[in-house]
Amino acid sequence: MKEYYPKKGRVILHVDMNSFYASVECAYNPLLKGKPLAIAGNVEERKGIIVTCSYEARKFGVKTTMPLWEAKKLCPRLTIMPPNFDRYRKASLELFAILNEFSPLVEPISIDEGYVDITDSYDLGSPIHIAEMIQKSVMERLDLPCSIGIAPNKFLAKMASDLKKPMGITILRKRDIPAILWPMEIEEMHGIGKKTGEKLRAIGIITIKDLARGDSVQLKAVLGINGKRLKERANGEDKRIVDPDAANEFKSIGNSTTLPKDIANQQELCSILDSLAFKVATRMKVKHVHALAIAVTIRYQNRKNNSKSMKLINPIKTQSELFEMSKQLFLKAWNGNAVRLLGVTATELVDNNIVAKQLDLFSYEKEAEKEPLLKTISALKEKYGASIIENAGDRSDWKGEENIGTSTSFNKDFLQGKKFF
DNA sequence: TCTGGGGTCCTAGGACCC
DNA sequence: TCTGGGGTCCTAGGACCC
Repeated sequence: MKEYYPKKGRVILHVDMNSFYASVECAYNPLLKGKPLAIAGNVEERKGIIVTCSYEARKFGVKTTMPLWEAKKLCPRLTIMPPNFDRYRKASLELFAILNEFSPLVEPISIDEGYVDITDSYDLGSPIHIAEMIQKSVMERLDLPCSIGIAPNKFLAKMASDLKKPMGITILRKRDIPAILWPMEIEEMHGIGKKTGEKLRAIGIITIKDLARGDSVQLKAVLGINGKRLKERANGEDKRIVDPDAANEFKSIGNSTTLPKDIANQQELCSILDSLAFKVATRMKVKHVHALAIAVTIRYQNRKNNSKSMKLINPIKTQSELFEMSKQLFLKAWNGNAVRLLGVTATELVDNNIVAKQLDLFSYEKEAEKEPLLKTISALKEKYGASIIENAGDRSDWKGEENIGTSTSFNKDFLQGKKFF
């Protein structure tokens, strides 16, 4: 077993739940098992698209994002259920708890997939044995199917888990790349969608092998930095680590809604903004964050998104603050036409603790108006540690009000909550 | 019949600074 | 007369993923 683990290499699993929402519903109500089942939004409110569907439904050609009427046409006996997110969140938490039994290095990627670095879990058995135990545990304890990819890095593990569904376990070693990965068409590669696929085809790159052998200069010209990265991936290179903390470092919280019908009335639109602000504020409260920037998204009848965003001088968190700011942005961005979708997103999120300390800094700066600045700075350093202040020496020209309350005086790591909390 | 909602990351142009 | 060369920050929008 030992020789399975070259000292330098890692062993990464990608665990991918099979048609997750539909499977959770089947686990909850076993009478649904074996039937073509789809989870979809409300067709009366124009939200009738397929979110997920069971494998039985897929046999009829039903696919994710397909409009409901089209799915019904393909499969008249399709059972349709609205999404039940609380149920899915609960199942997700249980899934990741199981994964954590096999390694502390678990990185959730979304509600239904994640990476597990099992390099140091060799006392539990071989990688394939561990994958089998995970698959079995998830099935026995949650009644949910999953597919698992085993590989030396994240990209290959992700590609591997896609190769056998449902309930597959697939090993993808570096040496398997030419035989397994390279014959595939580029659109099947994770990270390549419709647009990138078209651009690559336009320069004669059809398969993953073509990409792996592609001309770096040409790829850079067509795709920018992404071209370099995709070529590396096509060659099986990916240095990203499995980071258990990544899921906690969220960068934005937003809510959007497609309106039941297009609306051009300003008051109605503002009241929808207010309800979106409420949703965002509620989620921000749970996550203990303030926002230092905000964005509003408007989609018109042509389905093109328009957005307007701004940085804020003071961090905000309440529904009324979010509403006021998003209303301002909306009124600047809105062209008066009927609106199909509205969205409010809070970005540049800052932990509440840090906001409290910024307010503290504010009071110190007030002191600085009376006392020599360097004395104030040294008092701050004593309180929070030297590294929270950047360029303190350059700040001797501070004159008070203008810079007070801005975040630029803080170390970036401090702002992101690293090292200090 | 007509295409959701939650995100992340990247790019490009303009403002501004030295 | 005919205008540098960095660099960073901000904003808008696009591509992609689940």
